[in-house]
Amino acid sequence: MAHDSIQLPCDADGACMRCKATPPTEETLTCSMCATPWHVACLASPPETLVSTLQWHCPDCSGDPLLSAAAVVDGSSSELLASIKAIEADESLTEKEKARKRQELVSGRVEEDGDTKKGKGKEKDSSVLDVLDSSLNCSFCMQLPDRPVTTPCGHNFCLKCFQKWIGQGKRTCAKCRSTIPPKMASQPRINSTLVSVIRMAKLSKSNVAAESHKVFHFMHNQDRPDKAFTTERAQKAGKANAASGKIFVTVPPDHFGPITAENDPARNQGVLVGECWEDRLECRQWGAHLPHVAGIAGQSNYGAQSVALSGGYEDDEDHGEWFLYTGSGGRDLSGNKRTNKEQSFDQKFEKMNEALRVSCKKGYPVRVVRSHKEKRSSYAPEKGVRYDGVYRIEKCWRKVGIQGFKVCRYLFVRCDNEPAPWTSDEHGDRPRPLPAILELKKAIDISERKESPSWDFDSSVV
DNA sequence: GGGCCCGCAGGG
DNA sequence: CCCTGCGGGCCC
Repeated sequence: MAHDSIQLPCDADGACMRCKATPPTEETLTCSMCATPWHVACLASPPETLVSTLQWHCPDCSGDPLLSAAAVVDGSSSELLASIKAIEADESLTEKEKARKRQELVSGRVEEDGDTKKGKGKEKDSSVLDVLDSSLNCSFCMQLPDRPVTTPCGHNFCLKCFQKWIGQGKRTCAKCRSTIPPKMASQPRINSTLVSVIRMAKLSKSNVAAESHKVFHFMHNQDRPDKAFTTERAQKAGKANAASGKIFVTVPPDHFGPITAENDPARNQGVLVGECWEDRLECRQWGAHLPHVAGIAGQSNYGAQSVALSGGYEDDEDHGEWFLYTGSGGRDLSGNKRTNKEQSFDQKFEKMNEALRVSCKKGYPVRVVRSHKEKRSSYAPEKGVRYDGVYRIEKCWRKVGIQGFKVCRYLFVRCDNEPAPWTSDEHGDRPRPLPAILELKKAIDISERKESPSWDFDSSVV
């Protein structure tokens, strides 16, 4: 039974779209994330306490907490990560051996063949996740940390849990009571090394548990021609209906982050920031952004690998080092339409939009390409498509777009170690400093209010 | 320049 | 399988 299958908010006139009544304000609840009013009586599970009412997330936005704006991410590497990468790259090892070596590395000990397990006989596989569980867990929620931050004393917390702690005025480590430096309290940085380690460890667990369980199949198109080509079926001329040519890089389609030299057998240099291609098909061949038409590459239960900026959404803003991006969907693509600029229904955090939200939550890096079609941006290439490096999604939310329907919104902030492609042109000859988070919040506040009076930024920030 | 249409690629 | 998708060429 699905008695709660249909959950609808109030419409623009304040009428509940479910019972059609127009409830007085005191009988509505406003989502703290998307600022949409909902009729309390029609909610499947209304909040029970005052506090939960104040921080209430509507059915569209709930599922998990959204992220407060914060935290520029540190891009430093570590020996541990380098070692794991070395194992990954070792062609003499099987997947199983790689998994074992990763485990040994992270656990700091060598597994013996038989039983090294601490009694209890729960599961006999001692996976690296178990080790992570005991040593790296967030001391607040006792889970592997989301968007982990690490104190100087070496303890890890979810960004959100940490900020909550700081928000309560605490300035000592919740685990060992060491002092937390003011800088970290005011601007915690996501430990991107730990993000990678946790992700690899999870991969390793799935390798051990289900060896041949390939979540995402690899495209076997290494044998295709060097350039995009026209198939028998695609009888129209040119690249309009072309199929992709060979993929030159060896990263799997679900690879996050930069494409490095070891995955570039053709040139042995990797995909460099600033690299340009003729069009999206050629861009695809170098793995920077695989979809031919779609703007987001990702999987809703996994994360997003890349996005393309092409000026397709008018509310988007491009500031180079950071930009506001709109999710996909909400458009009527029936018939033969592929791109229809008109919104005709709300976007939700599902499919590709959810993939971006996962990347936001986990702190995964997202590759960004810009297209010459991004006419309203001074950061767009003159022609073709350009790889602009790696960004992180600092925040995501929903708002009513300029066309009157809800859209998913994302704040991307550049976090690449290489200078951006535009640093030597009219934008100045040195990298622009990352804007302070407060400045960003202000900028978004202004722009989102300007476009959508119903959007209340302040109440959306936890 | 804008509308229109097409097949491909991939998620689900 | 079906549906979606910030391409791209052509026709007017």
